[in-house]
Amino acid sequence: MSFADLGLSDELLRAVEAAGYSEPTPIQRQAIPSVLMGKDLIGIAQTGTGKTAAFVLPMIDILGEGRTRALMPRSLILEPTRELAAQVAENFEKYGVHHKLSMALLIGGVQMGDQVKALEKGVDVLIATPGRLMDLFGRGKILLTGCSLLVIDEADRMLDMGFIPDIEEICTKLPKNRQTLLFSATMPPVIKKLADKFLNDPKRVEVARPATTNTNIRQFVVPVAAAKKREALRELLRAEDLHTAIIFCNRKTTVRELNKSLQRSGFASSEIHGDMEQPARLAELDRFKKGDVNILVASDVAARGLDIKGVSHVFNFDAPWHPDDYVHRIGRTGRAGATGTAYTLVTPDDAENIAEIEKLTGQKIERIAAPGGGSADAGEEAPPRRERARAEKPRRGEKPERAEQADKAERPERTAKPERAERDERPQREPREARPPRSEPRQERQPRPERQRRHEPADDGPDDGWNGPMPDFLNFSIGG
DNA sequence: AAAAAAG
Repeated sequence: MSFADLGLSDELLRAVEAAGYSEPTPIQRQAIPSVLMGKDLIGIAQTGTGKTAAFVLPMIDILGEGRTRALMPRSLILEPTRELAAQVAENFEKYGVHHKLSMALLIGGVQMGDQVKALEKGVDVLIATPGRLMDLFGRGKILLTGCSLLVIDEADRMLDMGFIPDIEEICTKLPKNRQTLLFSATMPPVIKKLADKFLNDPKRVEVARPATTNTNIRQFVVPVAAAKKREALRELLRAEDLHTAIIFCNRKTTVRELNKSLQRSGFASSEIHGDMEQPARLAELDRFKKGDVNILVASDVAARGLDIKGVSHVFNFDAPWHPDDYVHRIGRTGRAGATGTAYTLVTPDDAENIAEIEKLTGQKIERIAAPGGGSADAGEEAPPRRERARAEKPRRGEKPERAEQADKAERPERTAKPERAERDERPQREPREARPPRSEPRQERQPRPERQRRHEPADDGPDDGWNGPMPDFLNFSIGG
């Protein structure tokens, strides 16, 4: 089965081929023909599944049919975050190179001027976050009566963010007679109701939730004392064959501090979170995508939907509070058939969160020791890490492993530093390890982890989530 | 408890 079998135009097929895709994903196979026929659609899927192209491709052909310059926008795509909206816009540009379609990206955090200008010229596609769209609508800058095609993307996240009333209001401003596509990773009752209300006899397309069934992602939990988190993370970053990594933190302040700390330790990292100016957010993301840095420290603004090629690792510096977020975070790796690795640092306080995650995914996540010995649950005597990593024994009252372990068992032993036969096969960029910031002169060709490590205690700010009195065994590393 | 989205 190829893209040509789906009924797309030749121009579009050329663009798809130029983008390097030859075979449609399951959701694309199922969705594209029915969207082209003008049917409503409910797609249960996340972005890693090729969901975006599943609506962008047929939309381009539908809009390309009636090629009069639109005075009113003819279609609207709603996205929960600005980054996602920008990403969809990029997709339109990539696949629409042979079509003369115009679009406007309506997101907050940037000047309205250009957006208004684009609207005045007339556009075929609006790609918007709800806030800015409503704002512009309120100012009388947009007429939505010509929007006969609506896409509601990431509906469950819209729900999380409290956008459903906005979505409902926006829907009432669109013509009744229209085609509506709704995508969501999950189908909570509210979303179901929304679909019943605004969709007409939709085709339902469902693909497996990536993180719950995606065996491409090797997942590990690393028990660590709260005060040792940064150290453990650095050890992991050095021990792993890192291509690019996203490190998630629960708080924006943690994102900032951790990024600074990593940079001081010589890692090529940058950060993204919602307190940054929008242009900076996009710029940092771009630097990461282009490979100027290979580590991105992020808040949950980057947890969902972002599609960045070749992310080899996800680290949860903080265990996410909400189990859904875990699924989304680790879904940034192991995309499009690639393999990925996800490590979650877990302090004794986080034990409950991990239990929630395991309940949600129905998978037991393997515990391993932090490579540098900065590991271990407080108070518990830890066996030497080699053995501990090898020992497959369930810990902390876990239930015995289940049948699905069989397929994992084929993999090489899982330690924090997997001895990977495929290491040499890794193509493209050479793994970028800890390296000095560009502006500084390089002292040495070879990284010297041991030496760096000795300097690090000074790098560590007072945070580390440790506010109480220091146990004696830690005092050496805190300023004295 | 946090983050996100309109300023």
